Amino acid sequence: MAKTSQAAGLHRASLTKLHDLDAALELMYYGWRGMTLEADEYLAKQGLSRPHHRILYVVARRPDIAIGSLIEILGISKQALNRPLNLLLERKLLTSKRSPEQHRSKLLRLTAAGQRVEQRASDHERKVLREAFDRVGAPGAAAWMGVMEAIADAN
Amino acid sequence: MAKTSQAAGLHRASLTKLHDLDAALELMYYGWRGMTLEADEYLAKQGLSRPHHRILYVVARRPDIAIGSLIEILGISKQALNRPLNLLLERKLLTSKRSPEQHRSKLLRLTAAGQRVEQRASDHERKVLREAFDRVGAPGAAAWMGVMEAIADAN
DNA sequence: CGCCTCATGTCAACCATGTTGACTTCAGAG
DNA sequence: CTCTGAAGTCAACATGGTTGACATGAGGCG
Repeated sequence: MAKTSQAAGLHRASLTKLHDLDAALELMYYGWRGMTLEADEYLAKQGLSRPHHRILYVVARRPDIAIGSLIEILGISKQALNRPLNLLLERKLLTSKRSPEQHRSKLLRLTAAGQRVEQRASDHERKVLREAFDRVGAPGAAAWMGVMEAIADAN
Repeated sequence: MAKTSQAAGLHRASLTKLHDLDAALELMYYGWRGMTLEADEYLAKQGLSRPHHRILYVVARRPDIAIGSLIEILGISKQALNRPLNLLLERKLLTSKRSPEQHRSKLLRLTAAGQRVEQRASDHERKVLREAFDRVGAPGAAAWMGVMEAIADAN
């Protein structure tokens, strides 16, 4: 047992805090990991990963989205989108069809199977959030959202 | 201008919310991006990236750490650590030396230059957090920490 | 009809970050 | 001198990105 390999857990290392915000900084890191861990495990079991989930997530919330718009939202190149997208089409988690009038673009939509996978993966993430929110109550949750909005819009 | 390429910004896409926690879920995503964006840009200018920063961050808070411990904390394989670590040593941002009595392991330490880079990169991240905390006040910040701890320890 | 444009698709080369597995080297312990 | 533990190194591979170049398919229009 050379490798410690609690692997997934990766206990929040207790490092000396050089600055008062170091704890918050590390919490952001471990928070992201904590939220996505179970979802990633579920996705891996389906032979999928984070990029696939991101596609499913967006298409679920923008049915009939065109590929170009998807590229914009995901912020990756069309070549980078290509492989995961084709996998999802092959697996019939997504369908694409030309729109009736706007024939130039293809419209993406989730199949029932795709909805199921998207929902289960996202559920894992939402479950973590829900439990955390439950622990601190509605005011705490609202405060969290306020801080995260400020951080997200920092740029 | 085929590509929209607000690149770094990647405006928080306004997606239809299918669940009440979707907003929180997306905030975690964009929060992480928001916190790390400027730091990553700074690191890129130095020819470094996130893994290098993680090494520097840990070594800064655990001077004289052995390589094996660093591997454990970072949660990656020794081969994965190898390249970024060697780059940092070549660039003289880190030093390694055998310990006086425990000659088997090498101890890592930041050089003055290494400290500078670590500090500047982390400062970018702390700045984002500080501004967000300032906007919501101490109670909001405390609530945020509480939620993040619950999320981080979900596993 | 022929041509232009736009959205999409595809191919190739490349890079960074990670993985396993196998092997070497160095240094102290016995 | 041999064993062991920490570290270093080499090779093969997977994944998720990048650019650049080029092909295809469908309207728009002169």
